Amino acid sequence: MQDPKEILERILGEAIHRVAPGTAPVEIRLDRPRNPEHGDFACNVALQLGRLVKRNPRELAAQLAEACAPDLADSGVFGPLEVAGPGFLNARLARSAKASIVARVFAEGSAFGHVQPAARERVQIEFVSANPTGPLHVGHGRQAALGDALAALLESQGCEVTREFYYNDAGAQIDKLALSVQARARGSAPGAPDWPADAYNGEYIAEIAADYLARRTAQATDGEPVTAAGDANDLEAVRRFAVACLRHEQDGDLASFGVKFDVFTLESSLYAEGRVEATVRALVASGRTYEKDGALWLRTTDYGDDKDRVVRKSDGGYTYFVPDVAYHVAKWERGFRRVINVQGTDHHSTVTRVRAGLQALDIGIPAGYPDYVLHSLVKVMRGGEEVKISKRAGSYVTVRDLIEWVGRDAVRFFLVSRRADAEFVFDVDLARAKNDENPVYYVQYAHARICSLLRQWGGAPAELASAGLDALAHPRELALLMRLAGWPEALAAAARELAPHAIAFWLRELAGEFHSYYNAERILVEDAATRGARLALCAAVRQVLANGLALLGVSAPEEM
RNA sequence: GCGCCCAUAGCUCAGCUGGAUAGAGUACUUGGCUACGAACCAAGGGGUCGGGAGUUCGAAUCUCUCUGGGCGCGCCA
Repeated sequence: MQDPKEILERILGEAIHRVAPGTAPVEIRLDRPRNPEHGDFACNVALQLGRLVKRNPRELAAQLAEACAPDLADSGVFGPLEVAGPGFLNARLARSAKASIVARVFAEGSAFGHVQPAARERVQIEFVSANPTGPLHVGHGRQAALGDALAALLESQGCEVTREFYYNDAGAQIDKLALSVQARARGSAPGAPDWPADAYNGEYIAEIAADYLARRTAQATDGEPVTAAGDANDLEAVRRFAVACLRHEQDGDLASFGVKFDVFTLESSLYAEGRVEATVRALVASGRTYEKDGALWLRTTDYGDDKDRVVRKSDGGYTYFVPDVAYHVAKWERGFRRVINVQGTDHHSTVTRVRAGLQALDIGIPAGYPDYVLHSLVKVMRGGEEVKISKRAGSYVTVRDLIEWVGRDAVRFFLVSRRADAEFVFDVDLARAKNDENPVYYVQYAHARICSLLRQWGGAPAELASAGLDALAHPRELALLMRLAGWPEALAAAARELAPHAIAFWLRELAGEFHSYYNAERILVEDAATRGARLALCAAVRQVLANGLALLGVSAPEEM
């Protein structure tokens, strides 16, 4: 059966054509009104059109309602349009049409809400991308939850997504890491006279140093095993071992968080493959560079940057900006026409810079490439005080801490439940002390409750698929049906806006409507027809809850 | 100083391609388990949508301005 919304859009479009011919096309938007008195769909097109043709919106709405009447009657799914307020047109869907969503949910199952376009767009999402200089902290956790959910959202819309992690393993931060481990291996410690000035002070540095001296072996998921040389004077060996250890640690954190990457790219590989050199040569060849103060500069101001950027420092080394550009050229050459980088807002200045570098190369990359989703950093409260996230001090809340305290599901749901660009406060004590306050349990509980109902009923799912649904008539039941019908739309909107938090809120609303219904009406009643219809509705709700939780990387427990 | 972002209930946050009476959670008050899971539900109080101006039939939403926060402004990454 055709989507009722599309039917209504078509009928309205044709009516506008007859009532106000020759006017500029007006977008027909059908909203789902919050107030049930306003029907199942509301349209403000008469208000928009009224302004264009300088006519009274209410009169126009009345004419449109009349013009639509025969077609709506023929459709068999809509009652006549009602004119309300300043000129809204409200439509009511027939009960049988509402109930048809249940069959669709059963038929499509875990794919309900998903889109299968003819051509699958390839999208690369880069996220987390932590330096291998320490464990993942809560900010990385937000990025992991956000990036993974974003990837799942785009997959639901038919994109072929590559999840990618970029390691900055070649810069000054790594040198600092190596020096820190070396100092520990030589028996120094923070505060000692021979301790390096801005070393990493965390206790994990000492553990790595001990493992290094003990000649242990470390291995990252996609890396070669690195066996420690045990010689504290061999800085290069210390560096390789420390990086392997920390990558291994981060891999473990990500695994326990349920996030999997398809590709790991190492900054050092961009140098090894000559991509950094090639990028510099191409920039020079573009004629957009100049020498000043012994350094090589790029005129990024030609592309909207507020100052030109150094490409090659006077000491001969490159700034981080060069491998960044080289990396994005590689993404482009790998065939990704759409790339989304998930980063903290503290990196927002790199947006203009990287794009400027890509433009300067003049190799056909569009000006808005790549896309960015910037998220604000997480403020962690504990004991009524803010915990400063400081690698230098070596003490901060890690992803692993959070998972231990409140569980993986709660951490993922919570971290993805906020708009990316809004800063938010993670209250550790609250999450830790009373974990049933977390909204994730509310949604999961709805799922578990329905599973329990189905267990007690004991019938086969196939019986529900063929159950008659005429018994569904309560306002709560009809509201639930409409809610389910809105899932594909909600999913598409969240994907379009790159806004996974919308899914978390939507799921909460669905769960809320279900809990209300459950408390108001008995499901397992004597009458077989009523029982079947209600169980079918509940089973459809369960399916959609499961689909939504899966997108967020949160489990849908059958009991809890 | 310049640039980007943010400001909505006591607290944490939705709502922002302009729409009908601004919503949740939490906290607080009150009620509901001798029927399917009380990790739940029902009811109540709680708001100058940071201030001001503008655009319009209509502004939390768009524009300008002010205030208050965050982040960035390096030949660091």
